[in-house]
Amino acid sequence: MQDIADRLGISRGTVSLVLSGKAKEGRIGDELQNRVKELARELNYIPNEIARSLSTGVTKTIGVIVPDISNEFFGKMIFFIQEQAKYHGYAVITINTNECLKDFDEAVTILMNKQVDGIILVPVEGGNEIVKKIMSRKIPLVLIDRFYEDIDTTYIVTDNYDASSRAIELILNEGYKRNAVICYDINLFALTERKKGCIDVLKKHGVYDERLIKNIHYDNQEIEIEKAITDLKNEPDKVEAIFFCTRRIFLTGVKYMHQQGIHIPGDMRVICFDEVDAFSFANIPVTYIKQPIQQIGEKAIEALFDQIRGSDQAEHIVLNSEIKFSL
Amino acid sequence: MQDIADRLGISRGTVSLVLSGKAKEGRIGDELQNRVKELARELNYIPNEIARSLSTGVTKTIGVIVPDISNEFFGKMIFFIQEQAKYHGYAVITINTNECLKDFDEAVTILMNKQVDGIILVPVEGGNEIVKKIMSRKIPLVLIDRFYEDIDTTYIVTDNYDASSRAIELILNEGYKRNAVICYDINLFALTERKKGCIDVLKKHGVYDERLIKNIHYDNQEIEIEKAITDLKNEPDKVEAIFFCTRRIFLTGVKYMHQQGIHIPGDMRVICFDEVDAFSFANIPVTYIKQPIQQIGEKAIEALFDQIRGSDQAEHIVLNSEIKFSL
DNA sequence: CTGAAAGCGCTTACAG
DNA sequence: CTGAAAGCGCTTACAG
Repeated sequence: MQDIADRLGISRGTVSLVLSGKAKEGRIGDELQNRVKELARELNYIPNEIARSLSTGVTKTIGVIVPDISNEFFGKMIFFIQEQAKYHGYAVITINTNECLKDFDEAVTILMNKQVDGIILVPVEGGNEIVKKIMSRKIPLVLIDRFYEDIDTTYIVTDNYDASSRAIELILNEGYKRNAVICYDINLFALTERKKGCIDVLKKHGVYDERLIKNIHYDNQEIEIEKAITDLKNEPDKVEAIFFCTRRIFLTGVKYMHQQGIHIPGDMRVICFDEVDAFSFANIPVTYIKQPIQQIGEKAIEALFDQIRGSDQAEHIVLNSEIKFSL
Repeated sequence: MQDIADRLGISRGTVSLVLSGKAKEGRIGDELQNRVKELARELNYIPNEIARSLSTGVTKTIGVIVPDISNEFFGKMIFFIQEQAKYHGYAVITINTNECLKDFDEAVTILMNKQVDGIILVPVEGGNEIVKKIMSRKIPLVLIDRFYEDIDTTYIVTDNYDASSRAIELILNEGYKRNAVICYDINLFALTERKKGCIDVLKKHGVYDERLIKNIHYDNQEIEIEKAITDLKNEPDKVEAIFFCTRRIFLTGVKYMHQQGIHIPGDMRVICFDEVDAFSFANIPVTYIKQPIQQIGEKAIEALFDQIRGSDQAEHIVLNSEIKFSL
């Protein structure tokens, strides 16, 4: 920039005005503007956004924290978030938590140190204080997929309870009475709601059996899911259907069922919370719940920009999911 | 920082030394160090990395450019890249190109403006000049998945030609002679190598028929893939197997085959380049090529850090894939 | 062992 | 219409 100014015999300030598109405010002549732009191009001038950020206090960068970006569900969500962010001139830094509190804490610290203009995050169990820390800094914040009941943040979630209830209801109507639920043992809104939605409907129909509700530790999931399925298979009173609370549990579970020769749907009907890309090529019948992933991403960005623009209203958005059938 | 210095009656420089862990070099007393750290904690001091970056010229951020982060293959790769980067204290900004040159160019500009310390990217067709621009700035750079033959960059790829050859060879040995290939019409190393690997083996065995090689335009892929399959189905001389050059083509194709009642493997054997998470729950037999995704990600980071540390040797790394069977 | 000062590359009132 | 100057929050020789 100094270089350009020197060569043109003008001041750095003037160059800055032209290059940042504020030429009008500075009332700088068209001819001069062109000479500056021309020279900038010739010199392959690359503006240093770090310097600009330091000066303006704006980084044009947002942070996104998810459990695991390689998970199809979050991968797609981040794709939509990134495309929207790009459209608005923002870059996105993503960090994975692996559902681990320490990673979550570090992710938040990194993003705050980097002075991001806002954060979209999937909270981790027990991260309440960390989220409060962000809020105390007045950093624009949107929670997605889950939220903490004791903190009033903006959040975008789906109708977990209701969608699960409807799916189970459907299965019951098909005649499947003894239905099991396999879910993580994590105390987070989205998951507890799904479980609750199932249980309440089963109770309402008088077919609830608490032994058929299996809780899985995230860290040891493969083994525990397999054990759960073995247990269910060996139930004296035959289990007819399994509701898998997440796509990952579903994939692990069905893989194991194949290995064990448990036929779907002959031996067991299956329900999956979330869509799997590959339903399309598997020829097994699956009833599944399709969350509006694109909408979640876009609403999240929208709500975040509302805050970046100055709004301090906490918005609570609940989107509806669809129940679908794979065949 | 000024605040801390004032309260303790010392200079900003001293605080900086303590907080950035350079206390020893500055030979600052233990007791003073503790007081500084203590106060920083009390005040919830958050270092401004933007300021630090401007001063040091290092952002501790790397950029990653991929076609589409919601694609399982790139999603997993980025996961491993991010975990490694995190471990080394780096954050990562990811941007999608959607295989579009304009997006690719913009992505590179954004990353350069943000002064990232290095870039890992999946090149887009025709982006040669853009990559040269990065190199002329001496920004550490690693290409993954593909590379340009006319530019000497560091790259990490897999043995596309060889893996495809081996897979087709396997199928031929199983007795399937009339084999088709469906591939994108994109002139990029990874894809052309896959196609070439298939064709050369088919020729070697004297069963090559150019009408069975179908080229798909990326932008109109769904329709063209369906048309290709219809064409293959209607071949007078029965086609026995289809080699899908990417997982996305595979998913679209097999979905359509189901719709059309084409039975796998009764009517048609299928081969897929890349693994799909959900092979595990689909009970159709698929021969597939598994690229070492984690290794690609980790090698990429490693090669990038080599350059960040000053190396200017272009490394060319080719990793081996495995041929696997889904059942 | 510690402080004062310059500098990183921009932006933005302010004065003319 | 344009320039000189201060400032963003750090780091880092340098002097003492």
